[in-house]
Amino acid sequence: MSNELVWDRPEPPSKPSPTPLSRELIVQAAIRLADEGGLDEVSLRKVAGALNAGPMRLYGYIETKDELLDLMVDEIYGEIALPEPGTEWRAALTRIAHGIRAAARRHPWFVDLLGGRPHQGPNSLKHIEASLATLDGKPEFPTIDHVLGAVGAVMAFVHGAVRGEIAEARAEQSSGMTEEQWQRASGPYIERVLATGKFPMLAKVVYDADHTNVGAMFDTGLSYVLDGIATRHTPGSTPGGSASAPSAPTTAPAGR
Amino acid sequence: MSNELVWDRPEPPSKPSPTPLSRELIVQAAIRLADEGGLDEVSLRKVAGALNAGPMRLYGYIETKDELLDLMVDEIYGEIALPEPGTEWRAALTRIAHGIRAAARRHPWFVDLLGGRPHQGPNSLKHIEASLATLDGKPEFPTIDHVLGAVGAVMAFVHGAVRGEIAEARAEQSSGMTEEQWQRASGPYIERVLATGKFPMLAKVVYDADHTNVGAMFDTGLSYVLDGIATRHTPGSTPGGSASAPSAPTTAPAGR
DNA sequence: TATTGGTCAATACACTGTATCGCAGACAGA
DNA sequence: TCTGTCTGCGATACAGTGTATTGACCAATA
Repeated sequence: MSNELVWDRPEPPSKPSPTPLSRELIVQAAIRLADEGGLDEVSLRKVAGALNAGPMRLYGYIETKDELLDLMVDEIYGEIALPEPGTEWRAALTRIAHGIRAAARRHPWFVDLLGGRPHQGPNSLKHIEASLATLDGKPEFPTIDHVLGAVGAVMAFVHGAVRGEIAEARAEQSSGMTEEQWQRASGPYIERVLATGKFPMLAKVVYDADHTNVGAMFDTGLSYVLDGIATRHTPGSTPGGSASAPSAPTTAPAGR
Repeated sequence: MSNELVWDRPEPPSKPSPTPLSRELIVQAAIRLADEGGLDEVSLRKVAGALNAGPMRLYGYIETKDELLDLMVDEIYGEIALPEPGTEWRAALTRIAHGIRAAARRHPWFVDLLGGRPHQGPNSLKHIEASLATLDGKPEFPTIDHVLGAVGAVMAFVHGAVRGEIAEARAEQSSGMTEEQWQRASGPYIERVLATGKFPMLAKVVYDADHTNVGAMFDTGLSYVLDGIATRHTPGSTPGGSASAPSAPTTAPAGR
């Protein structure tokens, strides 16, 4: 509503106060709390408490709690290494994807905020810029729309995959020991459901599938996306089965 | 912690109470509130109020608020039409993807819950089962791991894409009129940032890219994923550039 | 020296999810 | 019909949340 973002406002000068404070310190304290106990542990009172300050003190540096969350997200984006310019595009996008995944594993709360609202902090912008620059100038991606479509697809996959992976890991370890299958984790309910025989595919997944290397699944999915982009934009290749142009896209109604 | 899920427990018999209540009624009231005002509007007090009941009344049908959210998610999964068995797999997956997207547009709060925790309700399970069955028996997907990899990739993309799309739409309309570009929406901040010239790709995206049809972007991304799956599993095709097997996957450390 | 302006802690408010408690009414047995 | 017990529900209560307001202090300015 107020069109001013956090990054618009200067920090207040650090007066000689009981403990000198800064946006950076606040964000770091918040991140530490979130790393230890999840996003629930990030309350303004607790963050302030970790800095030996009253809750209201933070409002000198932050206008709302959501701003703090935005700052946290941006800080994490800053941690993600970007590929050097000139890297081949598949390798570059792969590197970025792995960077996001690694960051999410270090800071599981990251996925709760990822994609929840647009990220407009400086590090986020740098990140997006670098991702887009990855495809700039390549003959396979003549227009900005081609670039955006490809990068957008990769990012959508990465966000979804990482979110799902973290969610599953969290659910597993929240329900007791880290069993190697979520059947054990979610208790007899799933077993009973599977015993009805109405979910043969799910049963196969639970009992027969290989649950050991989630990382490999991530890489497989990423390869799918990258392959799809490559074959689509490699001149002379007409890939895909019958439904290359999806039938009856749900786009027409309520388009916006 | 308590290994009993909602779907484990029977509903209490509907006694002749002030207003007869049921899990179904509660969930529907909650969904109505969420549709109108977002997830913030779903508090136990408000849901109960919408049913002319005290907040504590709900605890006869629900053990915790998270359970209510799970029930809401499962209800939406129930709304999503599934392809008839026998549909060609690309068409089937496309149909499911569009179904999820359409549901998310009807119920924007759906994306806030999507993938946040494993969905184990009956409708969710039916949904996953059907998605997996889509690829069952096809020679291109000999093992359950092939099936799971492909379906997982599609779902990851769909979740990420839909989430991003809804988030952007929400951000746009929350900051005043629905401008056609988010530059206007997020105010002068972005313009000033772009004016620095340090983000040429972003500037191109904002000023030159086609922001009118998000549906087309979704379909494009989806095609990428499907194409990737198809070419990967079409015997005799060795697609992709140099980084077909991603280098130095970040999987090795902290594997779990 | 008097005044002003800004920083910060304390208080307060509306709201959240949920534990506890006591009541009212339904039903079982005598 | 009377009496117990049992159950479902409302009221109350509690700890916690984000944030608006207030008032005190303290530095710099007039």
